[in-house]
Formats: sequence, structure tokens, C-alpha cells
Amino acid sequence: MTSIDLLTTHGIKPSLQRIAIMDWLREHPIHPTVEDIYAALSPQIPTLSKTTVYNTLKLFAKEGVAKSLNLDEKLHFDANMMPHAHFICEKCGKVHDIMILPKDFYLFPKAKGESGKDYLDIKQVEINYYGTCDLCNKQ
Amino acid sequence: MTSIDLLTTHGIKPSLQRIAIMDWLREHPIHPTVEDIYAALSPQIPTLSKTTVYNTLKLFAKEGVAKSLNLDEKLHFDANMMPHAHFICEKCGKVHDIMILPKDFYLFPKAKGESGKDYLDIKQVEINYYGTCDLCNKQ
DNA sequence: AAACAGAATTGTAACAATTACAAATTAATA
DNA sequence: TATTAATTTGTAATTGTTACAATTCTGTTT
Repeated sequence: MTSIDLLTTHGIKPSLQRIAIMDWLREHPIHPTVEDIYAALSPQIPTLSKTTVYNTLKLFAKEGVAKSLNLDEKLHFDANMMPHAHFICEKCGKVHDIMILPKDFYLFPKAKGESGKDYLDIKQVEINYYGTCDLCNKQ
Repeated sequence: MTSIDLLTTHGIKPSLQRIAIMDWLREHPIHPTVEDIYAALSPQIPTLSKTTVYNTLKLFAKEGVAKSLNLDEKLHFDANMMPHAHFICEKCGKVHDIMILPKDFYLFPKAKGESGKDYLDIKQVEINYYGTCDLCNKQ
């Protein structure tokens, strides 16, 4: 599916900037920061503003075409909307995707708070593993 | 166990400030931010510096007596070191503890990356549920 | 008790990420 | 074409965090 279609079907008007950001995000599933995206696209779109990148990604997250991740005190973005976890290497900072079976991922039934009541409308699950990646381990 | 003992057994010299911060953190398991802790303690310890709060909590995290959580673009802290997940209410911002069975929490064996290789030394797991809490739902 | 060394704390300044906002540009509509 | 609405832009303000030097505190030695 093209990024234009993806945006359109989610009610997002596909402007030049929005298409470029979504394209790049899908072609680079490396969980980039706003800085990464801005640095990558600003040569091609010289007028691009960082505010636009922020606005666009916030819009994407709201409309459910991207997810924002709170890692290492920065926002990272991910266009992969399939349920999956993340592994963050504490040495190099890279974020890797981790496959998790949906049944394991959605452990909703056990989600009871201290009051003993369920929190019924869980909308998102975030699973992060922290450690050192293979590459950093070998060094 | 007193906070003094807790700190001492983890090799942390129990200064006035450190004891006060650990005490408050344990008495207020609300996943406070640095700001919260500083605001709560600075009346009692008027000379308290925000830098001390940052230093202390970083030390606590390093020595394993507290955990730092990356939520809503701020650092939150938790002295509860038992494995548990968090539920973050997107309306009121409160963070609730969620009990999860250790066997469900530590899904390590399935942690394979896109290269197909295991990331062997996972040191921490973070599970966050996002949604709306009971109280906010009723309003 | 005085002098000293090391650790902890403090306050300020720097830094980085994000947001607010008004102006300018672009797109859509009449 | 004129008008309105939506989007983008650039700058400034804000917020959370860190760096760092100066000060204070603690414990030890004389």
C-alpha cells in the first residue's frame, strides 16, 4: 500500500511533507527520532521545519498510522503497527524489534490494579527489553 | 526494613537527603517525577537542591534500589523492585501498578530480533499499558 | 580540638527536546 | 479571481536534564 493511500484511509490529507515523512519512516524501520527524520529529509525538502515533523508525527500517532515511543528521554517513532516489543541496547542505543506472540503480548486479563478493579480500556501495550545487543557484546 | 538499612545494604551511604528521598519514595508509591519529590521535600529540607534529587535517584537506579521509568517524556521513579507492569491513564496521567505473574513478565525465551539471533543479556523489562482509568472513565 | 582529605550537596549555567504561537504559504471553495 | 481554511514555517518560550565549580559536610589523622 502506498503512503498516500495509508494516510488517506486514515483521514489524513496527504501533503508533500506528510507523504515524505511517512515514506521515510516506512523505509527506515529504525525507530528514528524527530532529529533523525528532520536530518534525513531536509536536504530533499529544504524548507522543511522541525515543527512540521513534530506536528506530523503527533498527527500520525493520533490517527493510528504510527506509534510514538518514549525511549532514552526522547521520542522515537515507528510505522510498524503490528504488535511487537522492543529491545533497546544500553550501549549503542539502537532499538530492535522483538517478535512476541499476540497471546503473550496482550496479557490484558491479568491487568488488575491495586484497587483490584480492571482497567477496562487498555488501548496500547508497550513492552521494552533493556540490555546489550550481540554486536556490542562482542566488543 | 528501614530506608537506612536498605541503602546501607546496597552500598549507599545514608545521608540525610538520601534517607529523606528514599523514605518519601517508599511512602508515596505514585511513581513521582523529580519535580514531585523536590516539591514534597524542599519544605522540610529547605537547602535541598534539584541536582541532588537527580543525582540521588540516578544512584538509586544504578545500585538497584529504585527504578527509573520513561513516561510522558519525563523520568518517573519507583522504589517497588518487584516485577510489575504499569498502567498509565492518558487522561489524568496517573501511573498505576499492575500485577503480572513473573512467568508472564519474563518472556525472555521469545526475545529474538530480526536477525534471528537472541539478545542474550536482557537486564530489564518494562511493560506499560496505556488507556483510561476507571475514575476518568466515569466522568 | 585542628587540620586535612574525600564525599556529598548546592546553585548556576548550559544543553537538548519539545511546544506555543503568529506569520507566511499553500490548497480548497465559492 | 477572491475568499476561506488548512498546512507549514521560523522564532521564541518552556521544560526536563546535565555539567561543573564552589561550598558544605563527614570522618580521619595528628
